[in-house]
Amino acid sequence: MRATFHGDPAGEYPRDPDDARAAQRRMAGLVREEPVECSRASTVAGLDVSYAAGDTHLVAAAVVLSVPELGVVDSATVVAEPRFPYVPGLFAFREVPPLLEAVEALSVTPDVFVCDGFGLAHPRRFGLASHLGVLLERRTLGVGKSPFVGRADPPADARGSWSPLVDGDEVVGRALRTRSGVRPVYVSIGHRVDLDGASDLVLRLAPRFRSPEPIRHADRLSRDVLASRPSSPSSSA
DNA sequence: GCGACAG
DNA sequence: ATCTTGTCGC
Repeated sequence: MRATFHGDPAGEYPRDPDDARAAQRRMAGLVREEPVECSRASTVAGLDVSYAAGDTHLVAAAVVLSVPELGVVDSATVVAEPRFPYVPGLFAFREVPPLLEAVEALSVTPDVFVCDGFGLAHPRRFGLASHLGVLLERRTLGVGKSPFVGRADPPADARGSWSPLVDGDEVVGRALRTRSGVRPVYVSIGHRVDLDGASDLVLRLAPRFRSPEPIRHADRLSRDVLASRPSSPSSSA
């Protein structure tokens, strides 16, 4: 599929943290929430990035799965060099460029993109999932493994139980139990989805393990490619 | 000012 | 995220 933007539609790619935060404040207003039936998605893409020690290079992966079969129907990987350092809250500026390239390399356009990180559950309400959603103008949601902003009471032990993730006076996401007896994952809206639909989809995508299958596939693929290419950045499908 | 801080 | 073996437990 084809992406329309490669960076902040309002200007140059951020050169430092202050620029990046300003860009997030501008773009945050572009996020939309839509009350859709995410669970009716027939194809979902999982996105993830793996890094080489020393930050010499990275591998971004996009894997498309059919729903509800959860079979792999397409995938793409991109090897590149980090353009931005890791700074909590500015995570997207590290991963968005290579992820957009990986998404463009797909031959299938998925109905929803599942990102490894957050969307609205972010200091400026513009985490990775929202950032990608706005640039691609596609439905996205974020699934984090540890809370970033806000706090949530532990959900009941049964799979499917959840509790709201609250930051100040806002509900920015929810802690969702995808497996009983295992720590919950944190779901938040990326773009053009609603929290109920996003949570419902995540539960369908994680029938057995804590993390959604699309993300597990993207994680494994990016890790495998990283291991097979010890150095020299380039791209491949 | 201090601590915390997605991957 | 990554550096890293075995080990305890279901």
